[in-house]
Amino acid sequence: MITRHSRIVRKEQSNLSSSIVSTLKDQIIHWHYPPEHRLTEAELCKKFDVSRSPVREALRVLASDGFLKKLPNRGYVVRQYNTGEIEELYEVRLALELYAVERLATKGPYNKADKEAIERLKKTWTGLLNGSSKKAEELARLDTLFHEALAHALGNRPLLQHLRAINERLMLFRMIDFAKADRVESTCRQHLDILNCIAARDTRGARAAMQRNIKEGQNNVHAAIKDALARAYLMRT
Amino acid sequence: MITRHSRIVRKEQSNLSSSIVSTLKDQIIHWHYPPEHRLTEAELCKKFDVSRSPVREALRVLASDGFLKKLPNRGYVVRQYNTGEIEELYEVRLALELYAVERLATKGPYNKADKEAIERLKKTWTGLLNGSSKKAEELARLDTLFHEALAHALGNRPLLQHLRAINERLMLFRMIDFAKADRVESTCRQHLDILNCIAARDTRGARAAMQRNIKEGQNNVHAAIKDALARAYLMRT
DNA sequence: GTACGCGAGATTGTATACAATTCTACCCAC
DNA sequence: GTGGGTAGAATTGTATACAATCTCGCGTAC
Repeated sequence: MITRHSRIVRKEQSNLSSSIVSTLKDQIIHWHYPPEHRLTEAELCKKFDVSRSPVREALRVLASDGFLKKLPNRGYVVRQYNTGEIEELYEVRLALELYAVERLATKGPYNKADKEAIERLKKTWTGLLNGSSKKAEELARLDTLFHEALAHALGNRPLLQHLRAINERLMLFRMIDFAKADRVESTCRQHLDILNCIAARDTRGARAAMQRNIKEGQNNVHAAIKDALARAYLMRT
Repeated sequence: MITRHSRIVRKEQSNLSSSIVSTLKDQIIHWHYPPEHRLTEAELCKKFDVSRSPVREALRVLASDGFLKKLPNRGYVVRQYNTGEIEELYEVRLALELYAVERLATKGPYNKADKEAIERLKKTWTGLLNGSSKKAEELARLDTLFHEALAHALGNRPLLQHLRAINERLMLFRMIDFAKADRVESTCRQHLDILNCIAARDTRGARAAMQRNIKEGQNNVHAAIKDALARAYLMRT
C-alpha cells in the first residue's frame, strides 16, 4: 500500500484518478460536505497534492454518477439528496428487492452455492438475534450485505449493480436506522422471515416480509432525518 | 450548432469531453462496435481530432457507466451485454415498472399535469392503433417515452434515472422488437390497458398488463437476438 | 529447439503550459 | 448615488510534454 499523500489512499495498483474518485465519493456518502458545497479543481489539487489531470477525470466521473453537479464553466458542487429524494431511493430499493425476493422464492431449487449462501445468512442473523451487540456501522454493513446477497443469489448482475448504487447513497441513513435500540432485533426477525419464506417457496410471504423490513427502515429514517443531517454535519472533517 | 470536426457533434455550449461521451455512447448503444472492441486514446484523438485530455475524461466516464471496460494500463474495450445480460436488463426494467405502475394505480388522484400526461399518452397510442404506420426506430422511441412518462408521473426521480440508464442499453433491441409486424398493435392494446387500469385504480390489472407488455418484448428479443446482433453488425459505420 | 532476457515501440499516467471564459471589483461618467 | 464598462483575477477547457509501464519480437545461451 503506497500513499502519495496522507489524505489519499491508493488501493492496489490503481491510479491517482480512481483513488480520488473513491476518496471523494466516500466523503460525500458520509456527508463530510454540506449540500451544494463547491469543489474547485485547484482546491482539490492542493488537498491531494496532485496535478489537475487526475482531479478533472475524477470530477467528471463523480458528476456522471450523480455525486456532483457540474456548473457550466463554474466547477462542481456536492449533490446531496434531500428528504424527499432519500425516501424515493428507499422506494427504488423496495421495487428492486421485492422483485428479487419474489423471483428467488418462485424460481425453485438453487444450486449448492446459493443454498450455502442462504444458510450463512441464516446463521449470521440468528447469531445477531442472540446477543452479540455490534456498532451501528457494522450492523449497517451486515444489513447491506444481506440484501445484496439475495440479489446475488438471483444471479442478475445488472440488478445487483443498481441496488449497490442505491445502497451507497443510503449507507449513512442505514447507520442512523441501526442506532435505534430496538431496530436490531426486529431486523433479525424480518431477515429470518425472508429467508424462511424463500426456503418454503412462499412468494407472497417473502414479499410481505421484505416490504416490512424496508418500510421500517424508511420510516425510522424519515423520523430521524433531521437529526441525521445534524450529526453528519458534526461528523465532517 | 458548432462542429469542430465532421464526426463529432457539439450540442449547446458543451465541451469536447461531453460531446465525445455522447457520441461514443450513442455508437456503442447502436452496436457500431463489436463486443470487446478495443479503443485506444490515440485512435480516438485522431478520429475526433482533439487532444488526449478530453478523450481521457470521456473514456473514464464511459467506463464508470459500464459502456467500456478498463484494462489496467491497456486502454479500454467496448462492453456489450450478451444474451443473458440483456434478459436480465429486461427483468430490472420489469421490477422498476411493475412497482411504478402499481404505485401509480394505487396512489389515487393525480394533479392536473399528470392527468394531462396520461391523456396525451392515451391519444398517442390510440392513434397508433388506427393506422399511421411508423418506422421501427420511431416506435421504439415512442415506446420508451411511454414507459418513462409513467415513471415521471410517479414523481420519483431516482427511479426514472435508473429506468433511463436501462432503456439506453435496450434501445437497439426495442427497435428489433418493433420490426415485428404484429408487435405494434399488441403494444398499443397493452399500453391502453395499462392506462385504463391506472385510471380505474386497478392495481392488479395494471401490474398484469405491464407484465404482459414487457414480457412480450423480452420474448421477441430473445427469439430475435442473434438476428439482431447480425443486423447491428451490418449497420455499423 | 526452447527458454530467457533485453530493448524498442506502443500505450497509459501525470504534470504543466496556454487559451477561453466568467466573475468581481473598481473607476468614471452622468 | 447609480449605472455601465473595463481590467484583472479566478476558474475551467484544451493541448502538449514527459514519465512510467506494458507488449512483443528478436537474439542469444544452453
